[in-house]
Amino acid sequence: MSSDPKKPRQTLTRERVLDEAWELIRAEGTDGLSMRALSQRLGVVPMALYRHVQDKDDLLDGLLDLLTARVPIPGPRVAPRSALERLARGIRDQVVDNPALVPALVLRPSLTPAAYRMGERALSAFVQLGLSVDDATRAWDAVSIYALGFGVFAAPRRVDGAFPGSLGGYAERATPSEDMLAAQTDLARTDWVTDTQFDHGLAALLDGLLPPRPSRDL
Amino acid sequence: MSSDPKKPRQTLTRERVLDEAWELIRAEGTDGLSMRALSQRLGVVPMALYRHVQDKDDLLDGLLDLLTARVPIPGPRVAPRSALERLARGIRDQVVDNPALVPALVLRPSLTPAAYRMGERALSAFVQLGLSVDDATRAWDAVSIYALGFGVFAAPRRVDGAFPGSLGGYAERATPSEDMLAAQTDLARTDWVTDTQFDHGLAALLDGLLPPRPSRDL
DNA sequence: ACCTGAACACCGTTCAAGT
DNA sequence: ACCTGAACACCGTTCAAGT
Repeated sequence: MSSDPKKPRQTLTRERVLDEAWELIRAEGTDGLSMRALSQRLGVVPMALYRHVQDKDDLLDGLLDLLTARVPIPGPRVAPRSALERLARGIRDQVVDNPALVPALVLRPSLTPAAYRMGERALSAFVQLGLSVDDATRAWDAVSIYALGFGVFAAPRRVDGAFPGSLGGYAERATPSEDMLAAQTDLARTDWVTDTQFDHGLAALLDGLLPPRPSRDL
Repeated sequence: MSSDPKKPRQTLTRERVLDEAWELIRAEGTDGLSMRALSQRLGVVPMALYRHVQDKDDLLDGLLDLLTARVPIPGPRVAPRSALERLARGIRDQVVDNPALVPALVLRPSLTPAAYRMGERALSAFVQLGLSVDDATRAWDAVSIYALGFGVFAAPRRVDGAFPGSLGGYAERATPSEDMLAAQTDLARTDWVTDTQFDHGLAALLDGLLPPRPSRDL
């Protein structure tokens, strides 16, 4: 039974707590992650968790670390503009893929080690493209906030249910103004925030941030 | 006492519930707004609220309506690019000014009547600047998400406390890479997300979205 | 019609105790 | 050192009853 001393499966560790919490919040949504439910899944009494985690906020910070670390960092051979696009996409994808973590994400800064690694990669890309370090920092702030914001508002709003009905109600009650509003409504309902939407805005933002260039594909 | 029949101060109305909830969440933060605490402030038993509000989600939707309606809509005489800038700033300002509503904001779509009015104004501005209705819709999505994202991530993270200490811890533990990281850290600490930061990114985004123009100030 | 009281099924966390 | 049990001070909401 205890053949492998390196894997004491029954002993609680911070890693085991975080992994189980990750599964739980993905499966049951934001409200599904409670200290009590988590402890039960680990076959332990609630208070046992507090040996490995300071409190629930600390637990959520740990989950945000996991999320951040999942954004792939492009290697140094990747062309700078392409690297920036991949980083932005990676950020958005992780947020969209973990909607239950959005409330935690927007409440605490995620300047984790992984976030710093992303920042370094992005800054070097911006510098390669001709920006000063200061301008590069500002540019990355704009791009990362754009990516985070897109992820946050693209992530399914109701984590544990269908698209809410309030939209329909308002759309009917509002006094419309021609087909402009119709186009707006259509986009809002069908593909508010899609890949092409994201790329469109991202390209515009990068074009605006970067110095002008003769040919766009390096 | 009952001299003014138009103002039956003691009778509970949805408006009175929402106004008191607005005060409460601004004063006590996200967790401070509970049905029980709200009812107590109104001098009423908790269940009395459910006559004027379907449940807590409905209450939060009402508060988001109030927030959205506070974004000023520029008049038709305002130059189009300036109107877009004012709308974006107005969105960000309201989010920043109501950090306790951010968790609610990111969990539900805010396509309220006021949001539609904003969309209409923005679309007409984009069209005036030469975009098709479809492109204008996409452009406004990008700009509004940028503004919302900036507000969300600029809003104080800990609503009910000081700036969290995890930042400092990570900054020390991370293996730094020269002054790039230093510049990043400085900006993150001191003025991550300021007015000029916002305007910088917004100008870039608009430049990228709009057709090229000879002179920038119309 | 509008409000109340009591109860249900939950929370996060403290504190003193077990082994 | 690591886990437990019982308790505290909360939640949102249902349901049956009051006036």
